[in-house]
Amino acid sequence: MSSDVGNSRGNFIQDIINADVAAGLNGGRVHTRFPPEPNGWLHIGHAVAICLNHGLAVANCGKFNLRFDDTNPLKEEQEFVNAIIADVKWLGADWEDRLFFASDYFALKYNFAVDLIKNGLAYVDDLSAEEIRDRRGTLTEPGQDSPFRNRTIAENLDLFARMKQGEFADGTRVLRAKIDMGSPNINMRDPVLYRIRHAHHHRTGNEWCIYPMYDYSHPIGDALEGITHSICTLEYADHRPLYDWVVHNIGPCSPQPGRPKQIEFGRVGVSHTVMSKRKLRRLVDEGFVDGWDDPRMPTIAGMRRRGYTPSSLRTFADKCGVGRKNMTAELALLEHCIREELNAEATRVMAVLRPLKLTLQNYPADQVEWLTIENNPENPFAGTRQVPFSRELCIEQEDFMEVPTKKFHRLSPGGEVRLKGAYIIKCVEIIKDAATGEVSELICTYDPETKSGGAASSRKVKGTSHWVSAAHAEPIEVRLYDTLFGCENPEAVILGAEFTQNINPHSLVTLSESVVEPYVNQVAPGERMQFLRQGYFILDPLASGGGRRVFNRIVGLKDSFIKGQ
RNA sequence: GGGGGAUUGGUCUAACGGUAGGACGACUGACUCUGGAUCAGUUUGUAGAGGUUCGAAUCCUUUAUCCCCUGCCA
Repeated sequence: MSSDVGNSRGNFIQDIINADVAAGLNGGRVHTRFPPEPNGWLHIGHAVAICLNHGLAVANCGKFNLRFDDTNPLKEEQEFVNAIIADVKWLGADWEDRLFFASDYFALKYNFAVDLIKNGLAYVDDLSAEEIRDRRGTLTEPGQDSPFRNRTIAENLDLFARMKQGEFADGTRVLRAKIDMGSPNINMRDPVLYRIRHAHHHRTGNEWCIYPMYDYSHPIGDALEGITHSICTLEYADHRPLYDWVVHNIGPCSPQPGRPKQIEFGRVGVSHTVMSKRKLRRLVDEGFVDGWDDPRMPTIAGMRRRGYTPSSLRTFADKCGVGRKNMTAELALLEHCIREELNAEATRVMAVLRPLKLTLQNYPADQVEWLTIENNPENPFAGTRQVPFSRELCIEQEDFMEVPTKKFHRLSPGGEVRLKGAYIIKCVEIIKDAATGEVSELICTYDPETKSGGAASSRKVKGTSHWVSAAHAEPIEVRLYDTLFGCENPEAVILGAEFTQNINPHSLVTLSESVVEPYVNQVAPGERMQFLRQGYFILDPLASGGGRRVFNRIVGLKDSFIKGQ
């Protein structure tokens, strides 16, 4: 994975790693992990976290694990496990043979909990959830000890074993850490370690009816796997003392030397979209998009379908950097990353999205020339291709203006334009639809002396238009995607308003009359290319098939003409 | 007088007591058989106030603002 992340400077986590390695901590090892809960789809923010963790491991000759945090059987499903595995793999973060589940360690975690009890560090509490809440205190007031806090070790051991045996109903008892109900940090006020849940787990089935809580489970998973740097988001900073408490009190438990440490970083968001699972779910459930992998969604699956490459996402993650504050990157940065990559690699193809018929009066009716056009001016090694040219052509409707504005460089009555890779033409007549009055066809003449690459081809005209030979035009469907939301921060709404009110009604424009040169016949599903002057497109493998070809616009080209209007 | 975190141009990020730099965006111009790309240039910043120091984005004090925390969620 390409990455600046691992450079010895420029990122506070790498600084910490450098210091740890220099101090000989963990035997000099670096081992990170990505710990998703399989209860939803991954989004661009997760992608950044994956790249961070994996990039740090690679940059420091370390290892990277994928571990599912599946400690809550009520919310987690195998379907999400599969989707997340596919996403992480696609991104290029390689966990090799280290795919783990928090549930892999349920038995070990149980044994550690028994040890905690034996050491007087945990107790079974009979209080209800509500009673526990009432005694937890508030942000400004300390909590009160539970009346069950000082049970004997023997009684705790017995009760905890019976919790495991399934003797008690959900919610009737929990195992709590015995720390400090007076702590100013609420997480340290005797946090719940285990709760009773008679529920089916996607991996352990009905083997367990007690399940560990995140704060207890996560540090143990890290310790067992020999994780050295447990990177998580900012909101867990308050949990770090508890993380350290668990790691300290279970003692070293990995065959490898060292103990994990938690490091928090600011999550990354992107402008013009929403990121919370709840909001993304609403977009799907309420039909604003076609599903979790809709190309307008900021999910990894959506972006993959949209046409983003894994490397463009990795570049984006690198350019975002890492800090200790939550940030929102501009969508423009993301778009820059994919444009930069595709500009260097994508084959240029001529597609006419909204066709306007154009006839060359003085061009032989039965003649077809196969013109040679470069595949990518950025890359001479990309070679050339043959494109058919004939009397009847299609050009872009927007490349003709009956009454041209001052800065318009393309066809207008009596005006000239260069047809890309072909001839300079002149518009001599406009044919309008009798009913609508709209321009339906242009009659032009071509100048045979101006053939591209020819001896007299050096004459200059103001503009160049792309085109497709009508007789050779291949029909395609084009989906022009724009931002799902019209504003930078869709969540910023006045009180009582919904973020969905900021949805951009034009986020998807479908064109079914578009045409493209015959090159399309050799394009494989999933292949990306540039439609000259329009943007970068991908042949959508999911939407295409059965003779139907659907192209998604990944991102448009920058256009200083539109901006100047 | 609860705890934790943060504050560098429009956005992100670097500078670790020694010239505030980079990226993206924006704007100019050049060039162009893609109004793309490329090239050249311009623009905007250390939240405020004190202090320490020869010298402060950096250390200290203080103010302000923003984010997170009272799940048997993660």
